[in-house]
Formats: sequence, C-alpha cells, structure tokens
Amino acid sequence: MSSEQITLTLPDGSDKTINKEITGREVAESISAGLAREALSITVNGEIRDLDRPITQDAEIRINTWDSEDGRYTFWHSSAHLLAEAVQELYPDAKFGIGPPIENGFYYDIDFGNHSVSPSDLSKIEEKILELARRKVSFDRIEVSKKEALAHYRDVDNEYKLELINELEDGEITFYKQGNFTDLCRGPHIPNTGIIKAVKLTTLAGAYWRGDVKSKQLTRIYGISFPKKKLLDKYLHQLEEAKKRDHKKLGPQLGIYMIDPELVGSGLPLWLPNGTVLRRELEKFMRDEQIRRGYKEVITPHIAKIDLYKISGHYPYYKDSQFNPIEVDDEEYLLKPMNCPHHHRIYSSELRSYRDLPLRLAEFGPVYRYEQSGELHGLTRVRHFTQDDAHIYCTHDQLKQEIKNTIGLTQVVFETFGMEVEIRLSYRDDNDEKYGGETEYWQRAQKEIREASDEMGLQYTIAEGEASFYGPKIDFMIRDSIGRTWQIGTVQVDYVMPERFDLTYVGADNDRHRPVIIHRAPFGSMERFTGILIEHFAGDFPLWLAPLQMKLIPISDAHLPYTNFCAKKLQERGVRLEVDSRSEKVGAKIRDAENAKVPYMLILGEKEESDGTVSVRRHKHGDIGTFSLNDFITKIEEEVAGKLLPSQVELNS
RNA sequence: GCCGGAGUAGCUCAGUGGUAGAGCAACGCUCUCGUAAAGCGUAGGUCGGCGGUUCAAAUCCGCUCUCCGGCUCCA
Repeated sequence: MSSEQITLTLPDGSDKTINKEITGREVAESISAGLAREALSITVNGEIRDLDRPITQDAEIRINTWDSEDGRYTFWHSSAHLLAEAVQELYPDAKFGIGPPIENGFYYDIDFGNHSVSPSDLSKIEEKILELARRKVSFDRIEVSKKEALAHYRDVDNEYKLELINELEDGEITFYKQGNFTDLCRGPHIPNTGIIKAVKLTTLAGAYWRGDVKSKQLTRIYGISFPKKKLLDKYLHQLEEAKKRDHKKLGPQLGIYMIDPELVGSGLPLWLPNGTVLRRELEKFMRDEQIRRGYKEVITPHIAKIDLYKISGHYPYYKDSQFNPIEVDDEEYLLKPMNCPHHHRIYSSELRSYRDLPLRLAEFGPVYRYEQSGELHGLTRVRHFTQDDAHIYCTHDQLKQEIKNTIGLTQVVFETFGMEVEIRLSYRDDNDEKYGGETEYWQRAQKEIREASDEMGLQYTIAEGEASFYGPKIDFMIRDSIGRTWQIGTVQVDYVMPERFDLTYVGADNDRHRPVIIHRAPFGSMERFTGILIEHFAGDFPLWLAPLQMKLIPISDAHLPYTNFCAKKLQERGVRLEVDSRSEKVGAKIRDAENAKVPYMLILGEKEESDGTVSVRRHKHGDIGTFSLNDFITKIEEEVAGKLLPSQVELNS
C-alpha cells in the first residue's frame, strides 16, 4: 500500500482503501449520494468530527446521520449555536456560558444581565433561529492560540468564556463561526444551518454557572430541533402522550395516593385504599422473595436519639436534609433518615458467631428526609417514604456471593414487572469531605461490587461522586414517562458502619472480627417504586397488583341476584371486585370501567344466568368470550399466580 | 433554597374592572336496558391566602402559600 493511502473500516466491518487527506464528506460521497446528502458528521476512531476535516490515518469510521445518536448530537450542538446567535441578535448584551447538546435537544446558559426572559421572548427567539437557519451558512472551524482566545473574550467582556479558556491547554483551542456568531467550541458541527428546519424552545430555567450554587445563576434555555417539521410535530405529540402516564395525574385519579399540602404537608403522601392494596401486594411479593432467601424481618421505631446518628455519621454529614430534632425531657430525638443504625443495634444486641452469618435483617422501614421544597415530586421524591430495606451482615469470604444474591433478587424484581433498568456503579470521587472511612476500604469495596457486577453479567456505567457517604453502590435506574431517570433499587457495600458501631463476630479462630455490611433495597422505596410503576403500566396494572380486579355488570336489575351470586363465588377466592348496580346502560358501565382501567368486566344477563357462565371483557381488548364461572376463576387464578403482565395474558377464549 | 410558569366547582376549562359560567362527575326522579356516554332536574364557589388601589377587583398592584418545568441537592 502506498504511503499516500489509508484504510478506513466501515461499521459493517468492510475496509476501504482510499487516498490520504480525504474528507468525511468525500468518504460519504464515495459510499452513496444519499448518505452524502444525509451526513451530519463523521465519527473517526470514536471521536465525532466535522465532515470537511481531512482524515490522515487508518481509522474506524462511521458517517453520522439523523438516525444515529452521534448525528443528532452534532445536529443539536449546532442548534445550540444557532440559538446563541439568535439571542445575540435580539439581546446584544447577553453573555454566553455553555451550550451543549443533551439527550433530547440542547440548551444554552446565558447571562441576560438585567433582562428577565419570558416565554414570549422564546417565540421571538425561535423565529429568529429559523430565519438564521434559512440563510444556510456554514459552520467554520477556526484554530486559535490561547492568547487570541483570551483576547477575543476580553474584547466582548465575557468572564464565563475566559474562565473556560483559562482551563484549556494552548494549542487545542478552537472557535466555530457561523454567520455573525463566533463561539469557543470543540465542535463538531453540521455542514450548514439550513439543515435545521424546525425548532422548539421548550423550557426556561435558572441554572447556576458550572453547577455551583455559590456562582451566579444564568438563564438556561432548553430547546429541541429537527431536520423536518413533521419530526417536531411527532415529538410534541409523544410528549403529550407521555404526560398521560404521569403518576402525579394518574395516581390521585386511580385512587392510589393524594397529597394534602394544606393540612398534612408537602411531600407527605397519603395512601388511598386502592394504593394501599397495591402497596401491600408489592410488600407481600418482596416478603415472599426474602423468606426464600433467608432474610429475617424486623420492625424499628420512626425516631431515635440523636446520638445514634452521631455515631452513624448521618447527623454531621446530612444535617441539612433532616427534619429538625425533637426535644423531649432534655433529650434530642431525630426522625430517622435511614434504618441502618437501628438494624446495627439489633446486630449488636447479641454476641454473633461466624456460624450466624450472613445475618440478613429486613424491614419495610419508614424514613423522613427534609428534601428541598423545589425538589418534591409526586411519589418519586417525598419527605416521608418506606424503604424495602435490608442489611446483610457477613464475613469477607461471604461478601461477593451475598452481593451477587442481592443483585439476583433485584433482577427478579425488574423482570417481574417487565422493567428495563440502567445500572450504575456509583463510586466516590476525590472530595474526601463527602465520605467516611479509610480509602483502602473504599477501593476494596469498589473492586468487589465491580467484580460481582461483572460476574452477574451486568451492563453498567460508572459514576464517580455518586456513592453514599459510607460506601459505593450499584444503582438500578429507571426512566419515568418523560425520560427522567430515577434511582430505584440499590446495593451498597459498607466497611464504615461496622467500624463506627464496633460490630464484631467471633470467628472459627475464636477471635473477634469485623463483619461487612451490604445495604440493599430492590424497590428502593415503596413510594418511588409505586410512582414509577404507575407510569410504567400507565395505570394498567397486572391483575395481581390491580387494586380493583374486576367489575361485575348486570344487564338490568333482574340479573342482580345472579351477579351477586358470581360476586360471592369470586370473593371467596380472594378476588377484588365491585358490582356495578347503578341504573345505567351496559355501555355506560363498560365505559366507566374502562376509564378506571379495571382489568376485567363480567357482563351478566339472562343468557349467562341460564348457562351458569360469565361474559368477559378485558380492559383495552373488549369482549374475549364466554366462560363457565369455574373456568374463568381458574384462568384468573393462573394469571395472578403467574404474575402475568397485561401483555402476556392470553385472550383466546 | 434558586430561575421561569400556573392556581376559577371533584375533573377539564371559559370568563381583562360592573350580579361567577359551561361540559363531565355527584345527587334526585324517570327509564330496566346485551358490550365505550339514556332523559329530565337539583346542588355545588371566600375565583389559593393576606393586604392595597378603586364607587366597584376573579380581573390592576404588593406580599405570601401551593403546584408544574428546570437548577442545586439527593442517606
């Protein structure tokens, strides 16, 4: 091969030998005209780059279009620049912070000085963006020295960019310029602004410069853009649909929970009868799983003396997010922010032998945390919640197997509900103040959870700085209806609390040893899990969870006796049902049951009465046929016992 | 806690300074009905709260509470 040629490997694994210094655009053209037309950027050995930059060496490449994440990333990054240009034209005094692409769109943090941006400004900015886009100008990459970069931002008096540049190495600083707007930027960008056909500025928010509360708060404008107007309409429609799953709306509507800020308090959910049924079913499910795995259940009080939390370290570390202490008889008590310290005291109540380990103490433990007012959110972020908590006290030799067991249990939970979770290993960072315990313990614990995760075949990402103060975690995250991620289940390894509480066991060598603790909560909290569950199923719960499993609908009053007969038979088998004896037409009763998302409706009239059958409707599917009462009972008992998801239910009669 | 938005009947919403409205739900009566809305009627409000401007405030102004979307935080 001549030195003038390089080999490019395409995503399908095929190689392409091609002249050196070829640009991404030329590569795309060499593949197909269609691809060249759609191309937004190119990924070269994992780095996303502009299409018009030459490729100088052998590389794995991928041409990015709107259909790839890298392509959309490029598109939205360029959109953020266009947003900034529009703002600069309309508000010349605005100073720009950072403006990255995000999962669904982009944002730009802007210092508007004294101007307070309102939603009506947003539509003006949107129009300006589209106007600028139509000029179809290119994004030009300009390499600058650090000195030039600093000089530029001194001229325009932008302290934010100056701060950013000061942290950069000379020689790797680039600007991008489109039209009249130049921005410090690593790139890459799309070929020209004209590709951006539709834009929607979605949200206006305050955002601290560099995420620091002590810094100035800038105005963050969120937006999303598309290469076709139709895609924007589709996106907005999907957003509307997603909102219908919102547990804050569905929860109260379905009688699951309510919040009474006036007299009970914000963030203190009240579980309504339907929600309580659901929650008790969830607890029963977890208890059964735990009994099979050798857990022992305990119950501990909602409060404890403040000293308990001084020993555990919760009090000094998390003073700000606790309810104020309760003073009684010269003693201070705290509403418990965690259950662990209570459990540790139970552990310490007896002399423990290595033969007793692992000791697995479980509790549906209520905790109280004073979350900031702006942070409260339906059932997913509250000030009082109940963790499906457990602490496993074990020897070092047992640790890895126990971690794997808890991961296994957590997986069972998510499989049961058909949930897809993202897994995150939450490690510590360099900020020693945030964490307790010896660094060597931390390294050890991080290694152990990683090994256990690998051996269980988990796909995870690692997040530094997300650990709890006593140890690293495996966090199981799930998305809500509008794509926000919430931590649900967690498995944590803890070497710190055994030291703080001086926990010991007697080993085979008759010496005292320190146990290790695993903290775990597969649901996380009953509240958050229920909130997520509502959104996951959009209120159409599997039969075993549905608070109201069926409605019995007599055709007319004449069939009420037979309806009550069926109701009695079903109730004897533990079915949760209601008889709709209102003087409404069948259609109306069906409609009401459908709206209440009741899984089954039994229509009972003359035919059914004389045959001893029930005519069955399934929520969202309609009439599924006629069954003998006994066959129907068998069918639903199988459905409940198998914890079948709505999508798994066989509807053939 | 911070930034922006919003609070009118149980729900969805109309009402821009002059007597608080609609649909659905609820309740009553009539109808006794075959697979997604029967008909008629009744009741329901401190227009989130407090204060101010005005002859007059749901409407204008100030403060405050709560909720929504973000930020920060998150044991």
